[in-house]
Amino acid sequence: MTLTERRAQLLSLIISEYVDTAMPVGSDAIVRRFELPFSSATIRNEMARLEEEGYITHPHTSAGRVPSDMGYRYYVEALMQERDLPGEVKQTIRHQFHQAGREEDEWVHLSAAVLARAVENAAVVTLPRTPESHLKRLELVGIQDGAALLVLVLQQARVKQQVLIFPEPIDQDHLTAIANHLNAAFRGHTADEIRSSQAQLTQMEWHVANAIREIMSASDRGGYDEAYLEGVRNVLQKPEFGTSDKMLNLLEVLEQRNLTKLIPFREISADGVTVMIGAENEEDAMHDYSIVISPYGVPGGISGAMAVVGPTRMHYSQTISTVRFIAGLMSEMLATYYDEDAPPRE
Amino acid sequence: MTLTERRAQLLSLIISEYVDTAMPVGSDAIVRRFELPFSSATIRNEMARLEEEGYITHPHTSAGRVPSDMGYRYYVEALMQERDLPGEVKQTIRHQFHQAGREEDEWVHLSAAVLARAVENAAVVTLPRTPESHLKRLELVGIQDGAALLVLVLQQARVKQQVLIFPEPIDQDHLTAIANHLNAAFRGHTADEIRSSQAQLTQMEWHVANAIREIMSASDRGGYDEAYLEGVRNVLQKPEFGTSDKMLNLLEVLEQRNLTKLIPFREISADGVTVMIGAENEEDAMHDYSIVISPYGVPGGISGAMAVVGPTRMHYSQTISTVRFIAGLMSEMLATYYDEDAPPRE
DNA sequence: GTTAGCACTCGTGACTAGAGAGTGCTAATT
DNA sequence: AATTAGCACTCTCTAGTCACGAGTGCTAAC
Repeated sequence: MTLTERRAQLLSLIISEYVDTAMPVGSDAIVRRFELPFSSATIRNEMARLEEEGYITHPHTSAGRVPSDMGYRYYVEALMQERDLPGEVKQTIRHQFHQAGREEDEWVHLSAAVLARAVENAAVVTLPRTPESHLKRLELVGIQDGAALLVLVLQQARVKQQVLIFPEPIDQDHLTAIANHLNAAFRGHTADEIRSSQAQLTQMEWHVANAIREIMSASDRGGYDEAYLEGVRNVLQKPEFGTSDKMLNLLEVLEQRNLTKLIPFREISADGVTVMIGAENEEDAMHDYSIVISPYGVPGGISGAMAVVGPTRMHYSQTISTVRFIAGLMSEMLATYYDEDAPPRE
Repeated sequence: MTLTERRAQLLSLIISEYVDTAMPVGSDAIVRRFELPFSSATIRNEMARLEEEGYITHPHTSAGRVPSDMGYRYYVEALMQERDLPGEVKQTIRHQFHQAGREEDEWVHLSAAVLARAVENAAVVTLPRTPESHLKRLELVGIQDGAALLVLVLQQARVKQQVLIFPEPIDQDHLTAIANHLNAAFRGHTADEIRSSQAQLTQMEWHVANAIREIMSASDRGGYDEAYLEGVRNVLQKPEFGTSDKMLNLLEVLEQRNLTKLIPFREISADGVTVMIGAENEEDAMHDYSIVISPYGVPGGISGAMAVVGPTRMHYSQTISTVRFIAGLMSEMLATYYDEDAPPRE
């Protein structure tokens, strides 16, 4: 079903007004505010139709109108025009990004903070994951008798570490020998390949290889599970959280950090921005919130996702542009540093 | 000035009652609650004296009494008896700890979460720092032409990484040669020693050495600056945050993450638990909160600090015991894995 | 199709009165 | 001298009332 031109216009005005003020908008208010060439009575009639069709609702009889999820959806699909971000905003964001160091975690954390600030809502950014881990190099460094630090370098500059305990004392020369042998045997291999490898290994080497396999599997399984959340306070400041129990509700939902349950990072389209409005979210706890998600990363290679979370009453157009822009920036940065060819096999 | 036996008892009761109920305690209420062998009038007289001396105050004329910072201080110093934690609580905490992986960050994060849960307040745990970084080993792994991943292993199983960009393409053999040379030259050295080293370095090697020095210096400077904060919601749930603006205040203070400004990690006594009550805190923003801090780690070696933050109305005795216990656990774990001798120099 | 007019509905904020909890003081009791 | 009973007083909190205003829906006229 499509709306008449005028009703579409009206819906657009209602949304824009409501997004700004957070108060139900009345027929009179909107006529005065936008100097419409109709009387409030006409608008009332049109509003009644819009409500009938489900685009807006009524908190109670004598209150103004509030957009419904369906109203927002129609707005996002058909009415809203996505404008490019103003140059100075882009410039500011770029500038903030340049404060990042060179560690991947830092980028991700920073991008969440920058995104949250830019859209004045909460932002979640997952660590990027690679399709499948390949071992580039490993290193064993003795810590004390019977303990060593295992350092793995995976492709695309991922570093993993773990302390290993050996059943008996072992010196650095022995450790180095093990590392050399395993480097030769497993270079460029995946966790699966290490498991099914036919290489001849000593007891000690087998112990290490086992640890390697586990770390790599965990890394492959993990991926999206780690994420940075920033800007919760932005959301909490919004007028919809007048009472403190509502604030606690949201905190409860978010603090358990099951972010990846709340936000369907996996189900988003491969590129472009996806918007989930209110009850469109799978999770009940998110029914009063909207989520704007975008993947980022290198096509076919390392990739992650970022999302903005806020009340359904949000500036969709601006939020979408900002997410798109920052996801683009992150992709660029990843590409610059990690643009590897297929994993080496020699 | 020391209190009469009875007034001390009374103060103790007032505090225990107020800590439980969060409501100003009146003379009548306390007589009934604890079945005191005096009338409420007597208690009123004693309360008046306690107030004169500054141990308790009055929110308004016709309200009950509330402990002042000074009252809590006296309680902590003289009245409170620190009991050992019940065995089953210790067991629970130990159990939670065993879920940790072997990465240091993970331990620290987990300990903050466990502590926060145990004391039902917010907890902050800093990453442990070592007195001064010594290089154990470095590794250079090529990522693409002109870029390599530099991995540093410092003493006590600290691993640092950074992507290095070279002005010209460079192959893995060359990288390995550089790494070997620098390993030989700098093994066991500190940042300062690397700076003033007389070793003969090529242009490329110098480039890498420079990066190493910077990473190590940053690590030495850093230390306490990184910390995990957990359990903010515990604090926010307390009845003193009835209005949402108070919640926002606290969030504002905490979210800027200048935790190390708010919490004087550096000024605490070398061992044992320190308590800062209300206005005793340097930071104005912390004047309504108390902080219970303890260092953890290996004497003279790797060490960090952990703190509990909550309203001045807190269970001091239980909180202190818990902090002491968890700091002890962390110290044990660090000792087990990182009990190295003096840094190697060969 | 549009508009003016009007009765009706609710939420909001201001005000008030009364209950309840607590204090501080005084005078009587132990 | 310490304790207690009694009492007037203070202050907060809650529920109730009321008027206001923003908004609606409907009808009849333009």
